[in-house]
Parts: sequence; C-alpha cells; structure tokens
Amino acid sequence: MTPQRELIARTFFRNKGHVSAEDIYKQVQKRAPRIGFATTYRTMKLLSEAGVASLRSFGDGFSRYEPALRTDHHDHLICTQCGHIIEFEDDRIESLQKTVARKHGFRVTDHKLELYGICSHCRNTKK
Amino acid sequence: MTPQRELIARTFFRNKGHVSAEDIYKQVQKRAPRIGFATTYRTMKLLSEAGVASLRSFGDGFSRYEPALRTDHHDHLICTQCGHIIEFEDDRIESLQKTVARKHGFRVTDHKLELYGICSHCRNTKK
DNA sequence: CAGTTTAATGCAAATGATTATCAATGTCAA
DNA sequence: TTGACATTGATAATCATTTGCATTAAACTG
Repeated sequence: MTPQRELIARTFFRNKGHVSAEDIYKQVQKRAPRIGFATTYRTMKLLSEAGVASLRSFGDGFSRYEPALRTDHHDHLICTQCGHIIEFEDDRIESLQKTVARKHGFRVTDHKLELYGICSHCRNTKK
Repeated sequence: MTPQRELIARTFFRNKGHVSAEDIYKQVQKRAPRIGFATTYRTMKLLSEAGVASLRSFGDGFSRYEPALRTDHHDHLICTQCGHIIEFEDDRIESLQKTVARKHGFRVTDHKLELYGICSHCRNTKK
C-alpha cells in the first residue's frame, strides 16, 4: 500500500459508486497532480481484483467502478435523458432470477439488471 | 440497398444473435473478401438505426448485435467459463421490473438483465 | 546506516475496437 | 453520356485502457 494507492482508494470510496476511471483520475489530480492515469487504472484494477471494487460497464464507452463491500445486491435505474442513475433492490426479482437460472442448469455468480427509461424529473421538465 | 449491405444483413440474420461486428466481418469475408470492415460496421449501425438490429454490450471489450424483430423480450444467461449465452424470458420478472420502476417514478423504455454464472456443461466437465 | 533487491510510479508509446476521412467507384435520372 | 450523389474500401484518426521502461522509493540484509 503506497500513498498514491491510498489516495486513489480513498477518492474512489468517497464517491457514491458508478465512477469511471477517468472521474477518479480527475478527482485525484486535484489533490496530487503528479499521479498519472496509469497508476489510477492500475490501482482500480487492483481494487477490483481484491474484491473491494467491482467493475460494471453500462452501454456508454467506458467502464465504471463501484464499491463491492456492501452485502446487498443492488441494480440500476438509468435515465436516458439526464444520465442519472439510481439504485434499487428487490428480493422478489432476486429470487426469481435464481429460479430461472436453476431451470437452465446455471449456477449464478453475479448478475446485472439495468432498467433504462425517463426519470420523473425529466418527464416533468420536458418540452 | 447495395449488394454488400445485403450480404452483411443476410449474414447477420443467419446467426442466432449476440454477434460482434468482427464476427460478422469474418463471416462476410469468406463470401466476399473485398468487403472491408468499415462497411460492416457502417451497415450494422444502419441496421441498428433502422430498428432491425439492436446493440447490446456485455462486459467484454466489444459490442454485439442481435435481431430486434422479435416481439418477446428476452434476457441473457452468460457462462463466464465458456462464454456460451442462452436466452430466457420470465414474465414475472418483467412485471416486477415495471413495478419497481414505477415506484421510483421511472417510465421504463428498455431493460437489460444478465445473469452471469457457470453453465451445467462447464460444471460437469471441470477438473 | 550503506548497499542491494524489489516493487511501484509516471511518462510515453502501444493496443484494440470503433469511427471518420477521402479518393475511387458505382448508380441513376435527365 | 453526363453529372449529381451515395457507397465503397483502404487508411488514418479516436478514445478508453494497457503496457514498456527508465526512474524513484520503499523494504530487506548484513
């Protein structure tokens, strides 16, 4: 554990998740401009391999990280208008997923559920 | 509609879906080696914009296309070992998704559910 | 401590998927 | 046929991410 890794990790956890490597890099830059993006990427990969961050790629060009410490499984509602992401959790969906997977002989290790749509805010302030 | 576009489209539909642009390019190459990948990418984008193909990006580096003609909504089970992808459909999950989204004030336009795990085949043939 | 091994940094260049550029070619209507 | 216009295909450009490598710093060793 080096100073730069510590700063990067702290910066990462300060966020609410869904952070891109570049986001983290920019934030880190403000505090320590000498840290290169290579180190940021490397550290995020380390955190990811250590199981403390998990990689998630939404449809846009680049990959995002979020803390993997939490025990709850959360999924995402993504507004296609303003890009806002909110998390949700639904045990009934979770258990149905397991059922479906079992039916197909799968042992599920992870899952990803994303609902794309228009959030209430955008719907109200639209045209 | 040009000959190369027709070939690319035909090739695309011959597949079962979840095809990457490069997959299509390679297949097209066998029949018409003079077609460049630029045309393949362009045509796939056209098909996608025309609503006849839909873009889907799983976690791996590149984007996949699948036919969008079907009326049913299907989701994916992805084996993290052999990469095999099978589709499934579950109305109960669908309706729960709508419920959850409504609760958060979202109007859902699309969704994506991916379950990652080990398929039965890989589980049986493993060490 | 001094010296040596080792790992981590940061810059720049490499990568890999995708997109844009552009000259050459094809299409088609007048 | 001629010109207007879209499409092609080869290549160069992009953009996020990786990697190579020389430099620096930390961690042992005696």
